[in-house]
Amino acid sequence: MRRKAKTDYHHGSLRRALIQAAVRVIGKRGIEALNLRELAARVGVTPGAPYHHFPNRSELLRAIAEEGFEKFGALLIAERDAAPADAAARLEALGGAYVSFAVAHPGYFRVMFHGDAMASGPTGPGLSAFHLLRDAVVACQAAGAAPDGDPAPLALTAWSAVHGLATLWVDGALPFEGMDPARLAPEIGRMVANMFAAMAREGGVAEPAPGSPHRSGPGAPESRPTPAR
Amino acid sequence: MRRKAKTDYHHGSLRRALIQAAVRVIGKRGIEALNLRELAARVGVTPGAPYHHFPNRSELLRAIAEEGFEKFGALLIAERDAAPADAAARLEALGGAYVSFAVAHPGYFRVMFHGDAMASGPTGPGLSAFHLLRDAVVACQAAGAAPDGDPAPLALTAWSAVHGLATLWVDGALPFEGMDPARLAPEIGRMVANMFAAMAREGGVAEPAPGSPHRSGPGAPESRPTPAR
DNA sequence: TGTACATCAGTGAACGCGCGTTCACTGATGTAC
DNA sequence: TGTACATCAGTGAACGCGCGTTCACTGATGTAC
Repeated sequence: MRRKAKTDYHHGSLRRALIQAAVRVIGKRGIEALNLRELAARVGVTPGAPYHHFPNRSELLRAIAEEGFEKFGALLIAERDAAPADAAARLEALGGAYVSFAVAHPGYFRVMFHGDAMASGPTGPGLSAFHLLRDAVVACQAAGAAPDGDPAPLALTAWSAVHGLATLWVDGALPFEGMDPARLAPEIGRMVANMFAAMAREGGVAEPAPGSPHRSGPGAPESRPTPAR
Repeated sequence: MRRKAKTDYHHGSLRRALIQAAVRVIGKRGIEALNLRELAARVGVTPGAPYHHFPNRSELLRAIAEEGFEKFGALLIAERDAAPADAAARLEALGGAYVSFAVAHPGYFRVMFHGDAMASGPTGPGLSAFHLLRDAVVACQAAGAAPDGDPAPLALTAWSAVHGLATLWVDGALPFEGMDPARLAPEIGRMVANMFAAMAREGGVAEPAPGSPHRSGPGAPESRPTPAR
């Protein structure tokens, strides 16, 4: 359809180029550092040009989040399906893919889980990504590789573990005192799966004790978590 | 020393008032939304006034991070020491305190783990907070409540789980499809501790298989995680 | 206890710039005939 | 295959404002004598 696309910019796929450049910048310097003028310059175009493809900065970010979640879901599914067909291995594969994605695409990851996009829970492709995780947990339960009962706390634990690792890595918090993430990352998914399995084989302790003798929920928060508009 | 401190501002503890207001704003709307002029107005002071207490915006954030890590460490220690004197209960208490802190003080939490403050690993009070977690894991190992071997992957798993939960909550990602965090939060710490215990009683699987047949580390990242300067 | 003086912590106004966004324009691409 | 015209995707210049930061100033607080 388009031929060589000359310089590849200028007359070509500016929309794609903008998204790619934005993802790179955000991966390196964070969302706040994303700047449409600089972005345009980086791509070899004048400041007005991007507005032929995105009505404004927010919409660019929204597009990135959307694209990110699509890639994310695709990777999760691919890795899960490439894993041995047993429930624990699949859960482990999902966990590994989750972290791998964040590490390989910090730009997408940051945008995907940032305020606007994420407030009040995942939606669309983000939601179905979570469903993959939850379904894998349920499958583990069915296979006896995780404790029976409400899958929600288990799924949340798994999600938290991989999301936490991904976040710590992406925020640059990890490389210290032997916490080499490249070495440890693949272990997390496995460890979560193994822990579930160990609990299941033991008889499990997932079901919350209804009248917990410990702390009852956290105290009054300073505010509701309502990220920037 | 100071008497009634009149309006409490204007001539009183402006520094404190600024930090408190900043934490509230950041908790509600995120770091990017923090704005010195608005902050000054909110506290009833002209735009120049804050500069008598902080050389610039970054230093205000740095002060918040520092104060946050101090409160954080204090809470972790308090909760740990209030827990029953067995290793698993103490690890669980630390996990619960970690999440509770984030939920109760999202403003501090955001600043504490954001780019500048955190890049290239925790330092000072942030580092000692992590040490609390790691030591609790080691104590679990000694007590047979966690698998033997390198404590690093275990500590990272525990850290990831609580950090992930805290982050998801603070980012507003949680309240959906029965993922009620108020109900689930206290379970996470317990679950992590229980999982460690289950693995330990089983014989444990913490030691990474040296030649893992699975994915070897994540692929080449788009970039090193180097958050905004 | 009062006066002189230094200092501290504000005021209020202004500077300046980074950056999102707009706009009139123009050249290249695609379509009708 | 060529010409006329619409449209699409750029240019280049400017607008405007939010916001960090500076600065000369002033009134209140604390200290020396």
